[in-house]
Amino acid sequence: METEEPKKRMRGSVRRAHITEAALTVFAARGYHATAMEEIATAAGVTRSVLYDHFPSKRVLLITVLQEQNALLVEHIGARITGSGSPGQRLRATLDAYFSFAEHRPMARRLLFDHTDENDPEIKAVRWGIRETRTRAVAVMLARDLSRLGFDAETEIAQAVVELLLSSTDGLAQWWARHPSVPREELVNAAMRVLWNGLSQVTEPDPR
Amino acid sequence: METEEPKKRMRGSVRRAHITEAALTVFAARGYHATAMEEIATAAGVTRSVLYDHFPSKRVLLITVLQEQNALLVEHIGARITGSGSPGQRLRATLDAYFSFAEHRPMARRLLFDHTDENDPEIKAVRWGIRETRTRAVAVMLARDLSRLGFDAETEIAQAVVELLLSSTDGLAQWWARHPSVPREELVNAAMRVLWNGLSQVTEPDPR
DNA sequence: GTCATAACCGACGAGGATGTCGGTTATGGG
DNA sequence: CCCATAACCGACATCCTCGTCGGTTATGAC
Repeated sequence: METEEPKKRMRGSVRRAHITEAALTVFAARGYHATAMEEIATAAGVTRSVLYDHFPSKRVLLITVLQEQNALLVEHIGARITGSGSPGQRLRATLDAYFSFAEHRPMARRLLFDHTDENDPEIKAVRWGIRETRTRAVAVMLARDLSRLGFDAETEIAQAVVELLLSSTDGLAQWWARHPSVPREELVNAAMRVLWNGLSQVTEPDPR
Repeated sequence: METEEPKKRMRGSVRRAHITEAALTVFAARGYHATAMEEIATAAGVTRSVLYDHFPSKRVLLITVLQEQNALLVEHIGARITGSGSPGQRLRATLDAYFSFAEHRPMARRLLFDHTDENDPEIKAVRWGIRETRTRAVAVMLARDLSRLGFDAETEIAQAVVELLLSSTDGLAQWWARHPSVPREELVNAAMRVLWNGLSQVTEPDPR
């Protein structure tokens, strides 16, 4: 169901790209343990052996895809947040950037953030590194606002607040994947109204 | 490492309870596909065959544990939220109840909400049912506040907001599991300050 | 005490997955 | 045209896990 170029032999790097692409979708759909290398192979239009010509094991294949897609995410986000503007504007821009990524690469989002099942220590380490950089980036972005709220940016509880923001955003993206008809802007607005203004607020426009 | 009663033979129902207890911890720790029945068996101080004397398959063992623990959760939450009081008080009480559950039964929380890997349709259905009842309950609880914010309780976007609340709470609980030294009340306070008051809240409007 | 019940176990069969190895054939440079 | 390289494949060996089956022995009722 992938590239239908009939039986042509590909250059190594190209084949590699096809394999990682296939691995992304299958891993995202089934999870690590439940996916067989066979599935990835057929999805890439190739035999299982070929996977082992390019990657030494299932584990490093996953890790490769993970880091690859995370790099794309970082690039995607970085390309569309300015770093300037009011705190509210920056938060809004970041939310929009993340949802935009979720919209354009739904499988990548799933693979990166939906699963928690892998028990392999090496994989766990990679995942943890990715999460760590995310929380740090957000903590830096919101340092001023957090301290204004009484959370010293270095305390544990400030970290918790960052975690709250990240998980809520992920959760929203997850929900969006099941209700794709909602336009992105509406989603951003909803998130801003809760996270920025709070549930107690009577309808009051948010920073635009 | 479980019951050290030396080699005594147990009554069926008791053994069943021990097995589901063991299954809870192992499933929560490793995930569904990665756990072998052997691990559960030894954790329950018994041989694999005994599991099959009590449960027809690995799948229904998981489902049983899932529903069992969910029932406990519902009971736990229901026992300590009143339904009366101001919306803010109700939200606070619910958050506190959920974190209390996470504190007393960390494995149950993990099993119920951390994993997304199972591909089995039957398991998925059970999970979805659990999630569904949760979101519905929260939607009812916050219906008034949501409409005050401009979210009609029946619209899709209101559902999204509920999802945001749930995932943020789960995320916070997950973080708490990694930082257990923080007292529960502080966690509740942090969650309330963000979700109820919003990040924009200032004691004094920013002069600049 | 004795005896039926039921809790428990060891071993087996079948299926499926990972990773390896040697062979085959397209491809592109000389 | 020729040939070395490398892309590709089929088959195998090994390991692991689920679920089954027949047998053994503790336990509680009588």
